[in-house]
Amino acid sequence: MSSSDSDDVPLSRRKQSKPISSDDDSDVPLGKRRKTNGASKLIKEESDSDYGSRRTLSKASSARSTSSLSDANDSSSDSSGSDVPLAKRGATTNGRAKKPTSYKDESSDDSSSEDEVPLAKKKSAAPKKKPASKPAPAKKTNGKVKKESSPPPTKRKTTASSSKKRIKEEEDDSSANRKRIKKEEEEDEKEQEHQWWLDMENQDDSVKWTTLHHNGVMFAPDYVPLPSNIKMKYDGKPISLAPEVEEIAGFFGSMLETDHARNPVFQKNFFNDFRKVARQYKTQPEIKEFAKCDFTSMFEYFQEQREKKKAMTKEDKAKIKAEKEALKEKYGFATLDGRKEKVGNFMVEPPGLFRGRGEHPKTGCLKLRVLPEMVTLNLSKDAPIPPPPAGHKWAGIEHDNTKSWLATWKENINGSTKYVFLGADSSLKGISDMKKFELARELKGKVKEIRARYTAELKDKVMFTRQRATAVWLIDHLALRAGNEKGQEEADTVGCCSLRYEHVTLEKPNILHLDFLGKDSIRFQKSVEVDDQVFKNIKLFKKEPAAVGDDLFDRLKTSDLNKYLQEQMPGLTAKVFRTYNASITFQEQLALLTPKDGTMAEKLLAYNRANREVAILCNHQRTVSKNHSVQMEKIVDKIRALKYQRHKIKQTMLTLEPKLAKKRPELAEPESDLEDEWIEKHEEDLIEKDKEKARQKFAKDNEKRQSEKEKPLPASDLKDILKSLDAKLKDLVKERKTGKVINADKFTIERCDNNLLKIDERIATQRAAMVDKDENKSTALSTSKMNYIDPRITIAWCDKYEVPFEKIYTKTLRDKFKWAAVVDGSWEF
DNA sequence: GTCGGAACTTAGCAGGTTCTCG
DNA sequence: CGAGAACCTGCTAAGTTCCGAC
Repeated sequence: MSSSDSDDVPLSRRKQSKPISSDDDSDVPLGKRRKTNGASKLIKEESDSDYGSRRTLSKASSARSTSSLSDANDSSSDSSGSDVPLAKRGATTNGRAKKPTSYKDESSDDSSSEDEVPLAKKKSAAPKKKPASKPAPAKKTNGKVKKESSPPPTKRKTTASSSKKRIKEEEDDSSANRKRIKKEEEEDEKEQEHQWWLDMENQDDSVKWTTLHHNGVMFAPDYVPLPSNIKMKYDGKPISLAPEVEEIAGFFGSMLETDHARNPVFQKNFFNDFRKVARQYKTQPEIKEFAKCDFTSMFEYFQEQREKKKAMTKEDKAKIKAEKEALKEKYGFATLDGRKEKVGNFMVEPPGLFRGRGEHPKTGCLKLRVLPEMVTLNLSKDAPIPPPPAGHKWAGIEHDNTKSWLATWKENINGSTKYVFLGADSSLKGISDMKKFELARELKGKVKEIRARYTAELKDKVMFTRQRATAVWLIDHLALRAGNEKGQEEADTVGCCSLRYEHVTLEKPNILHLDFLGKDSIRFQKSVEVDDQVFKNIKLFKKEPAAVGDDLFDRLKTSDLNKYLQEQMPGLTAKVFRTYNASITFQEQLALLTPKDGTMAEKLLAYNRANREVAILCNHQRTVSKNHSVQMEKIVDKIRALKYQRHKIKQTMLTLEPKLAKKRPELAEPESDLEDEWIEKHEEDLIEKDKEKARQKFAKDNEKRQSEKEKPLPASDLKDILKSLDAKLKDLVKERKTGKVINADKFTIERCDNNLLKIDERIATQRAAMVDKDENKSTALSTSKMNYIDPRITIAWCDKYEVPFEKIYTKTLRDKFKWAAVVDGSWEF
């Protein structure tokens, strides 16, 4: 860790580059929300049963909000409460760190960490090394890549550390290694791909391309009727269906065991559409009642097919894969301004049943097959028009270079437009991604002013202005979405501007309880301490309409809000606050949580925690896996087992040296969370497991002997072992009663102490894993990682702490974020 | 200004693949 | 070395924002 010489204290780092944006302190007022404080990190969880109780307490998603409330209560002042979750963490600090010993000294031994990276992944790390052949200039300037300022001349930085790495690698010239490097370089050459991010000055927003070529889209395969013995039943009898009808029945049949298929609205919508089609084809007998339909044989058939697919031979699987590859080769790429770029989703959406989320009124409706006649293509005039499937025509051809879509069609359920775009790793997506983050960074510079203005306006005489200010306050502090109006035919979800009376409640001094369904019908349930004036305002807004169903901000629309924001900064809209707050929170948390001289695992843990803060801020949730509680229970049991071991060790020590009880009272203390009943059962289990093991070993040994034509072991061998285990169990029972360990003299105090240490460590590890797991059960980190956190923060951090970013970003994300790889450890959001 | 539609970003889920642990 | 957890990717639904027609 001697290499840490270059590392400054994370926090101080921020100050250093101040001059660039003079008021970059502007985020301080909010900063309080993120203060987190290292203190919470140190809290040790005492009881492991704690999990159990919390779980019962927190049934819904209330765990978070509960803690948020209590946080808010005892934190002295205006912390805005979004710091909610921070208190909970603790215990985890270094638990996990122990596991992967291989990272231990990443600075001196990169070959080991490098080797962990599969070849394919290396590619993106390679370019880093290349420029090292040039004299590495002091490029540490500060990697600000401002729109106007011209970007650094070289592709990638060379930090001291990475050149060190390189040298080391070159010394090691095993041929395999050389070959590998060569391969990397070849791929690199191939990838001399126009690094648009080095040339962002003269970007004209409106024009997306000069030439655009592609092969059109792929259509869903034609329907293949089921074998004739597979039929849905109606009213108890198998019924023959025209393929067109059967297909729809199959859509439902294949998802029989899902929540969708159990949802009455889904059933109703499906059945309506199904019946309509069945009637067209004059199905006999006429299908009239959903309750009389029986799809089980279809369902079973699909299940079977699934099994078969899984059990396919390697060759068959490879074949299928190759076929897929071929199609991808054809449709999966477009040529934009002469450069090959990936297409995102080149396959038009296949027919099926619409899986609307939440209480979507149209969920279950039949999504029709898209035909070429419905699809319009967009490409340049010089591009050959891809031939539509035989016997078909395209709906139209456009040559609009202000649009980035390659194909579009209208979907029949909601009448919305669907598109085929380029992939996330394409230049077009990359450019807009980078612009998004640059805009958020621009907000960083102006946010102080903006906050000052809306804070003042919280007291404005004009109700509209007041509503607007309050809304912006919420958006800024709670990372709410704008909240457009929604139609009757959609799920009832809201964002900031569409919040209604019933979504907010107020509690005495200044606590705001929010509870509503947001995007994707994900519940937003938080309780936060708010600005006094915000509290007053909401009270006021609630008084006026005073009825469930009324808008909280009855005079405010998202367009008003965005217009207001635009006035203060061009391009500023509500969603920019989400990006800004997510990224800045991440950067701050990361600086706070990263242990300077930690192990790789500790650093990664810090990263994930910072990531989790952001996910919580943005309310990114996922459904708790069905067996989460089972898994938790397992860990609790594991810990108990460890505690039992600890208990036995202590008992041994006291048996060896009873006097120790006075000198070291902790040895005599009973383990928490270990009840006699449990111990009894556990001991029985242990012995039973040993017996089972013995039996298996015996059987295996004999098998081996037989194959080697030796005499089998006598059955009495096994019996003896089993008997001795029975005896051991009896001993344990005795020990339980007397508190004395029978064979204690096989140990020494020293050995016991050693073992104690090890057990303690393992318990700590397990506890940490448990906390981590529980905190993560319903939080999805991926969305914020992919959409909200400026990748340059990550890259800079990786550089600074010598973490290979393969450990953080998957291949897909690395490709998506390749534009960000120009920064070094000094870069700041 | 209001409305609806187009275009693009953000989102969770399902299912496949890889990793990990017993 | 096999089961189950974790992770990853693809899919497509559900948002936001902008813009143009009335």
